Amino acid sequence: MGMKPIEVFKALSNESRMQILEWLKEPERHFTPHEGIDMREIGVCVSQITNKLNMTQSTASQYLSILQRAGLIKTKRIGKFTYYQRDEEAIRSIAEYLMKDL
Amino acid sequence: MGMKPIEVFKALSNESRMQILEWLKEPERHFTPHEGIDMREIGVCVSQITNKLNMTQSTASQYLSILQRAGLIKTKRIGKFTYYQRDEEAIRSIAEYLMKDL
DNA sequence: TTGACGTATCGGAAAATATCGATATAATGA
DNA sequence: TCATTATATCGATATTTTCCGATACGTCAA
Repeated sequence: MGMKPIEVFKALSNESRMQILEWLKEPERHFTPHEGIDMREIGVCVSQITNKLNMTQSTASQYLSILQRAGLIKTKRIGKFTYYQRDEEAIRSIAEYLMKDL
Repeated sequence: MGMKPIEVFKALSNESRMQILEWLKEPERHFTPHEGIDMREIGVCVSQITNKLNMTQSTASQYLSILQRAGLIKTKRIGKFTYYQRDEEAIRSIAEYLMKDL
């Protein structure tokens, strides 16, 4: 894992952020398609997440940024939209750390 | 395993608590024996941890209690001493669960 | 008993986090 | 260019966490 474990644990210490991570596991199950984007390939944009989250856009954006800094999700900007998706590889290596080092 | 993942993550979101968990992995490496107790079998008592932690006894005791509620360590009272040790089985099953869930 | 010691818990101050509304920035299209 | 839309960031406040000192609780030995 390339980042500090503590930061990962902090990112995961919040119901809403866990929720987001959960939703992003199966995006097509939790979000309606957007601009013909393949959610599984590209990700889900901030406003879609904001809608489901029942919190402000400001909060959603900040949470996504925290998850990203922890290395759990990655981002792709297309036009005026920012798409977020899980970084499965990073998540796997974090889980590995949990198994080995914890 | 009956604990909430969030509570585990919260317990792990603190340097000192991570430190304690780390020390308890190899107690004989980090603590001097105490009252002829087998640290690997029985555990390490609160004052030993307090000493290394550079924090008050109050804080050490609280942190141990948080780790215990998260299911990461277990406790054994012998006389006036309380010994704490890692609950390796629980930790393994927590790590497994988190690995699947994450 | 009482006293001393190890630990747990209570109450609070300070630091960190959660979360908002307002605003800044960036991209688009008219 | 300007107006609109999506996102990011700033500043503020409410809530939670950190960590302490004081004190209560439990156990042992005299």
